[in-house]
Amino acid sequence: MGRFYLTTPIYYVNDAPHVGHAYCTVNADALARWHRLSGDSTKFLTGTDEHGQKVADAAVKNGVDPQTWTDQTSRRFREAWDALDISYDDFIRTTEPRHTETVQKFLTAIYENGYLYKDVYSGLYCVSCEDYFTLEASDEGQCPIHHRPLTEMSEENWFFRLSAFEDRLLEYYEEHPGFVTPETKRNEAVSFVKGGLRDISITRTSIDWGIPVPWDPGHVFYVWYDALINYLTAIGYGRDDDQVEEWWPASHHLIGKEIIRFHCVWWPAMCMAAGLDPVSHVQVHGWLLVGGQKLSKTMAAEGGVRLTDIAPVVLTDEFGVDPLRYYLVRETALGNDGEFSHEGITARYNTDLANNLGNLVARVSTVVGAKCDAQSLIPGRDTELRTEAERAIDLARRAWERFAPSQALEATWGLIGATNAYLERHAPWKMESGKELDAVMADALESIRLVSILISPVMPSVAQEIWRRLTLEGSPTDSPQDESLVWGLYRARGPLSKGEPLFPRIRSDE
RNA sequence: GGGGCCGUAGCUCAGUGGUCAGAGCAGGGGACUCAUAAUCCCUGGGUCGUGGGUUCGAUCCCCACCGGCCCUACCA
Repeated sequence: MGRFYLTTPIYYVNDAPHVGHAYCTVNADALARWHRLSGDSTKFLTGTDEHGQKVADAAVKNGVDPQTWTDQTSRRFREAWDALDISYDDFIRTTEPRHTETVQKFLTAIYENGYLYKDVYSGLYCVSCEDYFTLEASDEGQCPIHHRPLTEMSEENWFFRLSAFEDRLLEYYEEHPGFVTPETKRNEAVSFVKGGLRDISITRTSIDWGIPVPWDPGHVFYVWYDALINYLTAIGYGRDDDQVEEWWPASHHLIGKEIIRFHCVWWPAMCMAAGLDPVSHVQVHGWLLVGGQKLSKTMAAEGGVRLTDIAPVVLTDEFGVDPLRYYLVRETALGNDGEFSHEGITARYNTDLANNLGNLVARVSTVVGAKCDAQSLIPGRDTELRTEAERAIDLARRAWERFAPSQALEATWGLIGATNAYLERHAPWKMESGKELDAVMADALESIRLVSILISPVMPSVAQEIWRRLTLEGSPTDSPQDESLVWGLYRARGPLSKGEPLFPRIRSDE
């Protein structure tokens, strides 16, 4: 039994929660649930990022103060996650006092270690981006994104000596080959460091919606610099050091590929500067694409897919919570991009859920209910399905351990398929009632019991419902998986009945 | 401009320096009838983006190009 500390990024409150956020959060939730099921002491953290100029502006526009504004917008994320059955242990907001305290302690440590210095930051500013570019980063003096002329501006800032960490970061990568997975993403981070690091400006004087710099009033920390530290806030850095000892650095961040730089370069350097070991593992995931394009507000503005059409709640209304969770976890391997489409989710629903899993439960329930004696339903010791089950369990366990939840599901569906095939071979519907029939069906029931445990991190409600239909007591997650994912434990507590279809087929004939 | 990723069957995606390159779905044929017209078995189909190079041999390594995309100081 180990410890498992897993985080999602904290989401920027100005966004409305959409499928992209849900993709990351649901996958993280499944991982957290698997580790709880494995008996690990688990802490699963998500939250919202609430500082910065854009938030302050949005508050003004809506006629409220920033805190009131973020209270409202942060709540949308919490509601979305509750609706998706996300089992977060902590929901952090960067406007909480505990975060201010940790950020100030952490950055003071960096300051005292000599990695911060004050300088005038002058650069080329793009009004549209609200951001600075260096001459090299610009397109011959034009904004590379908006293709508009950049204007020269300057501001006095505190700088973080990121450039001092090139060698140490490369060394860290060298010594911790599993620091960033998958490997292609690790290579990206390494080549970025090898390309040379500049110091970064980490404070602003032009805005005040942020965390004050304790040793220099009038400055607030730049949002990204404050946001990353949330991972430490939640485990009590600077407030409860024993807790930090427990959870850090053996921790995992699940992030999207666009923020590799912050998590795999800035963040470990910040930790080193503060005298703390960097997080041990960053798992990078790709994006869900719609028609080959990233899910973004820009697309909505351009008349592409409207984000509101693919808000999580729209999909849960149509498909249900667990089927959406299944799709988000199953469809693409973490680390790769994947295509998101209505046709795709419908196909997954009908084939994997309705035809394979739902129908299996239905056909077994019917035969058992009609022809079997509950008391003699005891799985065989050495039977063909046992081999299949043990193989699937082994594959699934290893997949979860390497952050490959989609493969864990793939292995599980291998067992579902094997069970359907097994039924075809034995054709229990042709058999007379008796011991032989009971033996065949007990193996099928045992297989379904194991499936319900295997799917529980992804479809907790469905797993519970299957468990109930099998007449089992409690829930599939009551025992650690190394005790429950063992062939032969099924015992019926009474007669089985068929029940309504778990996943009514979806017709798309209009 | 600089850095990086991707381009494999109709579709969505796996995959490896070397026996006939894989899965699911879709398509075709058959079986079965317990089941949500579900299930099971068999099956067709790919110049592994293009052009070079390294190699005894490359889809997988290197280079160029074409196409798609990302990062370049606050969109998972």
